[in-house]
Amino acid sequence: MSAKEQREVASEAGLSRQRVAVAAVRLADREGVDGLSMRRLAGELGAGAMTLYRYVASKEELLDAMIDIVFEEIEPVPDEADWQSAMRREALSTQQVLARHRWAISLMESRTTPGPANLRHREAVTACLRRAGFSVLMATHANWLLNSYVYGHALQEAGLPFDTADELAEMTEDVYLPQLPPDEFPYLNESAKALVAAGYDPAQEFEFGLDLLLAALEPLRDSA
Amino acid sequence: MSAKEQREVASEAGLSRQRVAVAAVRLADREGVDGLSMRRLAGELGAGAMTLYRYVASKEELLDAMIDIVFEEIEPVPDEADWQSAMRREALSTQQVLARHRWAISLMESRTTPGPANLRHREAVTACLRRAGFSVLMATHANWLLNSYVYGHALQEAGLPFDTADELAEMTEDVYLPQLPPDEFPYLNESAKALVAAGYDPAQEFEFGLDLLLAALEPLRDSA
DNA sequence: CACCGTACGCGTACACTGTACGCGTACGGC
DNA sequence: GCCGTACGCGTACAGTGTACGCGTACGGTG
Repeated sequence: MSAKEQREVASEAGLSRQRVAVAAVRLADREGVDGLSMRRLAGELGAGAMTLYRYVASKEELLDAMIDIVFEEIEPVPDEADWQSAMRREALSTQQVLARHRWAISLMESRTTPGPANLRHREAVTACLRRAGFSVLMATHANWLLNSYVYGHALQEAGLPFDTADELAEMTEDVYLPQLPPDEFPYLNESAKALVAAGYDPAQEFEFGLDLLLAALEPLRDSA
Repeated sequence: MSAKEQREVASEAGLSRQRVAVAAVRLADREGVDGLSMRRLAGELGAGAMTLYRYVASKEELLDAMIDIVFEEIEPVPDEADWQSAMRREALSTQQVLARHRWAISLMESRTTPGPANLRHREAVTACLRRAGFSVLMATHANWLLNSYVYGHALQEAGLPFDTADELAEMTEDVYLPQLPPDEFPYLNESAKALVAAGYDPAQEFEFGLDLLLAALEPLRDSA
């Protein structure tokens, strides 16, 4: 069997860098990034811990590979005539992917070298903006701004200790409000009560800010 | 000596929760959050590792305290008539603080319980927005949006492997461009070259997006 | 057939982590 | 004199990432 055929067999049955990274993503989804250790991951794969190092140079590199898998899950930028619709879909898809892998956002900071999926994604976004008439500089601004918003939203959402509007209401009543003396925090009290009464759900936040951003960027097309 | 006097002595000479947390912040600034271990921190304070646990229930709690120290460094929201100026200064101050403590942004995700400084800060921002005429819901939207932007910007900035425009130019020429085949990444090539030629510095990004956001929020005052 | 290089899997070991437990000491109050 | 309480810390344990090196299987070459 040639080396190449062996690779193919490996890709059917044995381990591979990709398979290791995919299993790592699944494990992190299930147990959080703190629960991801080389020994546990190896256990899930039915292998010894050191076996993983045949496919991944270090845990850092594994984390890089995991992030790139996450980027692969983002929907390709649609080829729509309207740049706002295209970027809107792209941002929503990114947001959903980051919500699905809540550990990912906390890793983005430390991973400084973008993987191939990340690069392809950036290329597609830049292409969309440039074709819509944004200058190089404006496209960079827009890209940075939209990424900041999407990542920052994911960061805030990941920090919330609840998932639904009901849990929010419950936590607000039972945990937050008792911590907030009304004379020291009048406005937070007002907000908390009003939002609970209105059935506020932070899941709605994303589209509000996104649409505001897209509308604000529109007049900057065709300007320097 | 009464227990209270003892506290005072402790606050002059010995350890305290605050002193431990401050030292932890300094250590994290110097060595990054990965370099922060209880033993190292104790060493810096001339104490044994377990001594720290007299002042901090766990490392998690220490991290919470560190985050709150970071929030304390943010300038109080100025009491200006113009809400945009006030929020602008506040956001800039936050951005600077997060840039000074690059480890902080990666911790925000996992810390779900806001500390007192965080709460005071939120109260002040909410007060500013409400007094400017934003409804409760709009103030919440605006706060969420601005926080998303500030945190997301910090996250992106923390991920950059360079600090100055010169380093960016150098890295782009030596590292990025060689990785980007022009036929696969035409737009990224175009951008990279144009930005280097123009002396692009991502430090400018923050104010661009911030002003765009503030302007876009302005018309939402006095609306539901 | 024998031989060898190479790929793969992994057992062991080391330095390091957070922290549970418990002991020793100093001191204020009874 | 005695005790409770606060404080400092040494030891120990389970768990981490990973360097090192051994065993084994197998394709290619003599």
